[in-house]
Order: sequence, then structure tokens, then C-alpha cells
Amino acid sequence: MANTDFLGKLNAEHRDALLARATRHRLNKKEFIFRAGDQGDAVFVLLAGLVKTYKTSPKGEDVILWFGFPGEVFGVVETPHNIGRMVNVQACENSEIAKVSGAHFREFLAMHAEVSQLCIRVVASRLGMLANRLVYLMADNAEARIAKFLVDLAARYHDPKSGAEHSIGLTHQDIADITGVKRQTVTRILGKFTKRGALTVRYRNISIRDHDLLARYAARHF
Amino acid sequence: MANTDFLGKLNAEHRDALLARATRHRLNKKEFIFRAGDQGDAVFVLLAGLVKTYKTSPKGEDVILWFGFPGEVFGVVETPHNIGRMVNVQACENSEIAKVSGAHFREFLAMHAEVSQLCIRVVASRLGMLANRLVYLMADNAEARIAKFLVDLAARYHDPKSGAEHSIGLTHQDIADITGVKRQTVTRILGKFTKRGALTVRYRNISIRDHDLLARYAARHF
DNA sequence: TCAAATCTGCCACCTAGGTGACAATTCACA
DNA sequence: TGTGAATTGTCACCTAGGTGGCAGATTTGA
Repeated sequence: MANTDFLGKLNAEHRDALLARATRHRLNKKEFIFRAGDQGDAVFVLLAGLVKTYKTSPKGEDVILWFGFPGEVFGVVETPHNIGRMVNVQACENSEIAKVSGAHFREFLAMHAEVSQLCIRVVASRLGMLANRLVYLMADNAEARIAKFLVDLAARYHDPKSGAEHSIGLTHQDIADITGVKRQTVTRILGKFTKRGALTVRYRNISIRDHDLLARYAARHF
Repeated sequence: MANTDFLGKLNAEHRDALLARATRHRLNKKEFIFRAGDQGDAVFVLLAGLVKTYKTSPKGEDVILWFGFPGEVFGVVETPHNIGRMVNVQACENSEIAKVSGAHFREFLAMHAEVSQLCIRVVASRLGMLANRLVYLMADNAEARIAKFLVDLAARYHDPKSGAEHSIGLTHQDIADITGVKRQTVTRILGKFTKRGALTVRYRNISIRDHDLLARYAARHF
């Protein structure tokens, strides 16, 4: 689906070749795939679950860069450097990953030139995402940013096959860390959205009740 | 120098091969290399001058993503898509560029596999830059962000050969657009830094007088 | 199954920085 | 070289959202 779904964009042959070189691992909620500063140039593919990629500011505040959904790769951009991981990648719920060593991954890339192109596209897509986040952060108020986040998340997370809106394990703090507001503000605004009928919230179980209304909040940049 | 200096990282053979396929163009200050929405998949290399890459929010505010210095490439990530340019790239001063058609550039990449790696690295480096900007934007106050920007700019713009600090054509509005504050705030804070002896300012001619002091402002995230 | 840890919900207060509105300065180009 | 446009400098006012603090709800895991 999304541009960042690396595994889903490989053809069957490439996918099998990649996974043949990989080892599989289970991660419990809150476990790290890697942390900022870690050595290592392995590349990971999320097979199932949900992870968050974030940095911690000198003040100690976490800033979430993006959430990772099944099919996405992690650790590609670190591969060419030898300076340790740039970010933290942590499971938000119990997850499963495939791990490929940096050497194997580079070998794989060398053998399949189109996959290099795909890597550029994945990284470029994340670059575009961050660029948009930057724009929203500067131009929108807290309400619009939170609404926008919920709309985007729903678009990415909604399973088109089953049609189900599974609830996701995001705390108000997580939402705060990705929208750039404080936790109390998330609580307040989520409360407002609920009161106005845009959302149904039952403790970490947010679902969108009125998609249009929420989209209108998202667009209302004063 | 910087990770984003694409041309400088090519070896002589690759550089000549690339420039042989390029046409050269002069740009006056304020001219655009391309604008968001433009069709076209040509790739550009800045040969001389200074450009800014920015997006415009729905509200009409400009958000600068990064400044481009000689040697940098523009338009690489748009190449694989057919959806038009994602950003505006505009000359901040009279500049010179080399233009390579998308087809030629892809052909060039196909012939020189290591250059693909270099492209990934350039895009990854920008991804890292934006990630840091996002962190600073969320964690630092206006003063620290502006100080940080000036320190970073000096580090990139200072010519290590001549040792000269050429003045750059940035307005307070430009600084506002990249640090995420309003123009008046830039003026106020620049005034404060000057009064405290960190800067010498003479109308769009900012030079750093006390580098350490400025760095201390940059690190003072309350 | 129960205690501790984590998360949500509220609220009164406060302040960084946005707003709007000028006048003064500098620049660009005719 | 003069004139209009762009940029800078400053100020009084205002408000979105941060702060800190605590009570109650929910989850976790022993």
C-alpha cells in the first residue's frame, strides 16, 4: 500500500531471496529493535506488529519520526555509515521482524539493481513525510495537527481487506510526541473532538466516528 | 565537505561523465530552478551560488527545508515519480547550475552502481537533517533554534580554503522560514545576540563575533 | 487477584512568542 | 541619482498552549 511498504513492493523472487538470508525474531511490546548510538549495520523488515522510530532531544523529550507498519524496512540509511544508529526503533505492540546482516543486504542490493531504486524511493518517501510534518508543525495549531495525525494514521492503519479498524496501542504521550504538543493538550483536544462527535474514545481505543468532521478540524489552520 | 556535496564526492571520471551530459545555466537571484507541481524529472547540480528548497503551507507560509550549496543535487527524489515536483528550489543569489535530463541521469546511475549508493547517502543525509530539525523545533525555544541555525550555517558556509566569511543573502524572513518563528522574532533575537556581543550585524550581513557565546545560546534549551 | 505502575482527565495559572501597526533604513533599477 | 519596493526595527497587546499538580481509571505482572 504505502510507499514505504518495502516488502510488499518486492516481487516474489526478490522477497524470497531476501527472506532466505534473514533470521526471524519476536519482540515484546516496548522492546527495542535498536537504539540511537548502537553499533551494527543490520537491516530489519517488520513482518507483523507496530513500531515507532524516534529520537530523544537533549532535554529528554522523545520526538517520534514515524510509525512503522508491517513490510517496512529499518536501518537502511545507517548501513553506509559506521557511526552507530541514528534513531531508536521500539515495538509499540508485540511484533515480528526479519533481520538481515548489513553485508548480506548490500550483497542483495548489488545483485538486484532495481531494489536499490526501491530503497531510494523508500528513503525519499520518508523524506517527503518529514518535510510535510515540518510544514504542518510550523503552519498548523495543535488541534489541526492532532486531527491530521489521526486522519493519516487511519488511512495507513485501516486494513482494506478486513475493513476492521483495529485499535492501536498509542498513548496520549505517543500522540504528543509525534504532533509536538504536551500530553495534557492531547487529552484536552481528544476530549473536545469526542464531545463534538468526531471520535469515540475508550481508553487508548480511539476510533473515528465522523471522518468528515475530523478532516475539517485538520484543515482548519488559523 | 558536507554529506550532501554530491559533485565533490564523485571521482573525476564520474564527474566528467555526468557533466558531459549536462547543460549549464545561469540563474539570477530569485529565479526558480523548479517549483512545486512543475512537471519534469531533470536532475540539477548547483555549480555556484546558493539556493533554498522550500514548501508553502496551505496558509501561504513558506517553510524552508534546506539551503543548497555548490555541489549539491536537486530533483533526484522526484525522478521515479511522475507527479510533479514536491518542492520549490529558488536561487538566493546569482547562481549557476548544470541540468541533466531524467533519462540521462537514470542511464548514468545504471552505468555507475556506486553512484546509486551515493544518491541514497545524499537523500539519507537530508532525512537526518530534517529529523534533527523536527527535534529542535519541538524541543528548543526560538532563541536556541536561531542560534543553532547560525552556528550550523557558519559551519557549512565558511570557506575553509580562503577562511573568508562571505556574507550571505538571507533576510530575516528567510531565517524565520527555516527556524519556524515569525520575522519580528528573528529581528528581536538577532538584536539581542548583537547587544550581547555574539554577532555583528549590518543589514543582511551577519557575522559571528563570539562563536562560543552563540553556541551557548544554541545549547540553552530550557 | 491484588498492588504497583502507567495512563487519563482536569484545572488554575503563566509566559513565549504571535499579531498588527508603524516608521526608519536600505536596496534595486529606471 | 532618485524613487518605489523591500527589509529592518520596535512596541503594546494578546492568546495558544505549556506547567505543575493531583485524583481517578486502567493495565500489568507477580
